[in-house]
Amino acid sequence: MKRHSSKRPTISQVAERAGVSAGTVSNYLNGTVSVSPDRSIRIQEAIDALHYVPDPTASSLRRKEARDIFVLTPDLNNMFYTKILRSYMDLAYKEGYNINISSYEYSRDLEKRMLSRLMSARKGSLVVIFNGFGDEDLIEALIQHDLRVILADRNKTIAGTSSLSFDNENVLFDLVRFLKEKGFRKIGLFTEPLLLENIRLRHDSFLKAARYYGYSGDNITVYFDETLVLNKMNQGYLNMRRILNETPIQSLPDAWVASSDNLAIGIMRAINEAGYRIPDDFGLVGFDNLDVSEFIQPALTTVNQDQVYFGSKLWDISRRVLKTNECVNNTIMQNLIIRSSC
Amino acid sequence: MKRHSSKRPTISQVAERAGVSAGTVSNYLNGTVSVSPDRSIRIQEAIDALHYVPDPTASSLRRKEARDIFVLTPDLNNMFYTKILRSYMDLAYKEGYNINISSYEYSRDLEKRMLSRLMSARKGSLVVIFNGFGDEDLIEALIQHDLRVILADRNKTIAGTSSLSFDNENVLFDLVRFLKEKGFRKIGLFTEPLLLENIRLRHDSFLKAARYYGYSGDNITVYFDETLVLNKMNQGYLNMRRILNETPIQSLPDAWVASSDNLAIGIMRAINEAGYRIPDDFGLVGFDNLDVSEFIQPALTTVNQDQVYFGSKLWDISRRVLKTNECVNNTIMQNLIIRSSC
DNA sequence: TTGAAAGCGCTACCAG
DNA sequence: CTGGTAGCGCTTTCAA
Repeated sequence: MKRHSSKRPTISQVAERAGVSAGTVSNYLNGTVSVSPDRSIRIQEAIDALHYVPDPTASSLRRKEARDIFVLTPDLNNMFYTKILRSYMDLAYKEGYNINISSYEYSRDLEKRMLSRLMSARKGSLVVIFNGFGDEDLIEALIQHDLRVILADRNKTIAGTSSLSFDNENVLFDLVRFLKEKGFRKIGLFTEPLLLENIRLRHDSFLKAARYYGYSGDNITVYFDETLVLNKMNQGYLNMRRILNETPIQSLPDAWVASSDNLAIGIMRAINEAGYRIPDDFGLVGFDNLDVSEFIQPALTTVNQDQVYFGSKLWDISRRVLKTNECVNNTIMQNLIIRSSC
Repeated sequence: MKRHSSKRPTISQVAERAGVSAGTVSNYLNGTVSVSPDRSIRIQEAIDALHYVPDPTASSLRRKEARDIFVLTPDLNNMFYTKILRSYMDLAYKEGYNINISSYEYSRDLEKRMLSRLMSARKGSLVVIFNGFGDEDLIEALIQHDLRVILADRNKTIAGTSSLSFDNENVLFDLVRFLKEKGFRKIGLFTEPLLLENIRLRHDSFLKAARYYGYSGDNITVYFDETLVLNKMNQGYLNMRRILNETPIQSLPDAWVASSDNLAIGIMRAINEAGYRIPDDFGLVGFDNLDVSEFIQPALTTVNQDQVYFGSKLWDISRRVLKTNECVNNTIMQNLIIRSSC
């Protein structure tokens, strides 16, 4: 295939054609200082004629700053993150920022490798890290390298970073109170391993709330397993199937709280296949309010996290951090959505 | 918050400290030509001492090429794309490429705006466009600007571009034959509007296959609506609910083929809520084989598109295009996965 | 308001 | 194998 290898025009070619200097073209383009009307016209003509488009690489090099944002998520294949990202990217693109997304698959090694690569980003670039764990040293190194860091959905602050996360305390009190009022005697938390701070916080708050509302001893169960990290739907299914096989039903909780909707969907299948009914035999509550959660049978009661709002709030913080270089820490409330599964 | 504003070290500072020239450091780093062992050691020591990290912007500017890949998808919030991207990005990152993802929300305007922005990308950069429509002029402009373009999941070739898509012809013959053998008398296609070439091809092949297997006249239905683009689950639900309300059941098909699993999930809810049963009253088949499709009740029969394979194949093509600048066009087969909904 | 010129940090060339 | 040097395309002084 032949290729019409048109050299890109440069700013000096535009300048030459317009009969002005490169600096003037630059001023015209960036509005740095005003340019006389007649020259402006000639410059614009030259730009059009040559189809000139500025080279952002050169400009970055010279300005010593770039409009780059790097986003790390644990799992791109999870609508929780993509919903946030969609609303975040919308806003960021509108203001001309570039976004690099990557996914570390809940692997600390992978995450660390990605963070290391970021050391070579231009100073002033913004790094948004969703969740993550065991990476404190690298985050500090990033800050040393003069990058700005925002911790998202993490419920943890590190000096020099900003943060935005969901409130994982109050909502668990709401949730447990709801279970109590519904008359469930034994409640269980079915959760991913407690590596992530927000998950750990959910766990701790669950226990606190359970005790607060009068549950104790055998009436509180916590189940977690290290497989419950990726492929949550399937792993939730497999784990719950095993639980149901191995445990007499009277020693199981009569309401389960799953730490994510994906887990809950897997759990639901296992319960159905074992011949039990939801919510009669087991109540079930999820976390995340995925689109699909309203569509499954029975529709899933869940904790709603407004991802669109999170995304826009995250962008607010990003702007502040980029412009003013200060640190901002914020929390967003969650609310319970009651459907048929509990 | 105070910030330890450590100026980034440059290659010449490393050179000075190691007592060599900048060129030698560059050679050492890039392996362009070999560097004597003693100098290598001194250079490495200097790099470590200064925590030197090369600046990719400067390097790009000088090399006149960048390792940038821009990916446009219609909807990031759809696992079909994220699954492909996960496998694609994995491979790309391993080889040191940067990936920029964006989503045009099935909007032609937005897509065009994004493509226009890409005109300013460095020449030689790769642009991967998923689906898309009405953008032929801009794609040609990109090629004029010396970018490389790959059309993904589109079943269309444009001169100067490469492409990778799923085979949307043979599989529809398999599918319709399956419906025929199952004894369905009237079959219907429930599809997004025919803006996208691959959707149109599915539609055309559906009709061809239907006739081939002896369906005709009233025994073939095609339903589409312009709302069936985003929020497919919910829109599929609303549209099918309306159909069931407005149409006597005996004039409806007894098997529906939905052009995506998300639509099928919405359809399923509408059918259930209307008091009908799947597959007894209606057979239902989807497209995409999403993770969740195996977990819903009844488990969804669907056309499997191997997204992981697509992603790796896409990366193969990307490399070839980047290295050799030739055009490659490929197609990947799909297969039917039979579960309980049909 | 303008043009000339000095770099941003790096790589590629050339002479030795 | 090495050092010196030119220059990628752009922005930003500085003098005029």
